[in-house]
Amino acid sequence: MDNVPVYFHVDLDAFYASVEQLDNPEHRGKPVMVGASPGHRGVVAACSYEARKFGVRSAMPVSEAFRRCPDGLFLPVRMRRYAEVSRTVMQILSGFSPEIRPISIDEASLDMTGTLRLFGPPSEAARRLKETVRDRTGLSISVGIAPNRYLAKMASDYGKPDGLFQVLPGGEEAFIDAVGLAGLWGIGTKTLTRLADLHLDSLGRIREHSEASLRRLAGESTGAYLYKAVRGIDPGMYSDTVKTRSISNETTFPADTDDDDIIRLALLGLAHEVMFRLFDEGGRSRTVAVKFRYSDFTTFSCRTTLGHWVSSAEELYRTGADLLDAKRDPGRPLRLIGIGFDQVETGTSAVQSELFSTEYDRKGIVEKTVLSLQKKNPRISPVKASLMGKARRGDED
DNA sequence: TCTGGGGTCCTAGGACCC
DNA sequence: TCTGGGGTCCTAGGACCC
Repeated sequence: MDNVPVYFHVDLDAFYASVEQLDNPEHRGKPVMVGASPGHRGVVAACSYEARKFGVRSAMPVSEAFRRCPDGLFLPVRMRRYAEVSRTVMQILSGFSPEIRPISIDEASLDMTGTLRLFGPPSEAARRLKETVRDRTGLSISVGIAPNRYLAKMASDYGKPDGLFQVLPGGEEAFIDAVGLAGLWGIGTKTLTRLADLHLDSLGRIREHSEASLRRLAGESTGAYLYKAVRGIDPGMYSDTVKTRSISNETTFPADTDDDDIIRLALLGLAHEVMFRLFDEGGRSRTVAVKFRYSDFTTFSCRTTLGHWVSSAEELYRTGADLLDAKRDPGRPLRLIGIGFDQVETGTSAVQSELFSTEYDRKGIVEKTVLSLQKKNPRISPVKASLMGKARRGDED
């Protein structure tokens, strides 16, 4: 009995907006939207339930949100603060299960199997969990309980905000029926359209097919995924092993631009941010990727794998700039530019093998020093100064 | 007032080797 | 001269999620 698998999925309600209301009591009970400010390019990252009454949703363009809710509060994203609150919540969650997997800043999956004697039946444990989080942080969470992570995730969406929903063993398929095909995690609009073209437009139709048949029709991966998902079997949504890692930063220009200086300056700044993140995590990578987007939203990316680890922001920038030059249409204005690493390796013993110390290696050492200075005093920003000089010099070095 | 930013995973095709 | 697979590494692009 105690070995029946039980998973919790915990989701913080309207997280960024809730933190803003928590920190600023005068914002409570009001429509709060966190994201870009009106008049700027961007979307709503999160909005309070008061804002949702006006039809505002997350990922909605801020311009649209402003049209729907002109008297609402539009607040900037304070990521550092949300990360701090998130850590506190994750701490609380780990008091309820030794096996907690943070999924994102505002979600976690908990294996609660075998905790009956400790916390009582799952629904009782979930109530205590909600209470504890509310008492200690002032935030409300939604909890989904189910025999696997996949169902628990969808159950946490059921009855939001402040939700608590349990899928009992044996009730898996009935729950999937209640969620509906379009509500399944991992099935987006494109896939729905594709499935409709294949006459797989309902849960019932999909259940009529064998797994082999679905693999043939919808492709190996999607077919296997569907076969399990429609039966309430976990299709492996949170794989235990992450195969590759990426680190990237990108930015959308305030206005589209074909100005090489502006584009290069942006790329250089992003390269520094990315490289510092890599240093900070103690990772390494040989694969540099750039991404760019034109005014019409068409997006391109290209990457290259070097024969050695990238050792400095300078080298990252230079490699990315070459990729960009080779691919981009010069006079065509860009909307977005991004740069990053793919195939990042972490947790490897600092194999910096400085056998062939290059100019880039030496610059990397300087950059690491700057990073450690910045970490001690976040207010100093020597990078900016170096960027300005760089921008004026342009291409000459 | 169109459409952020940071990710993961999958597919498909080419190069190259055995 | 003509030929089959399997495996691995790499790149570009797309779907999806928070």
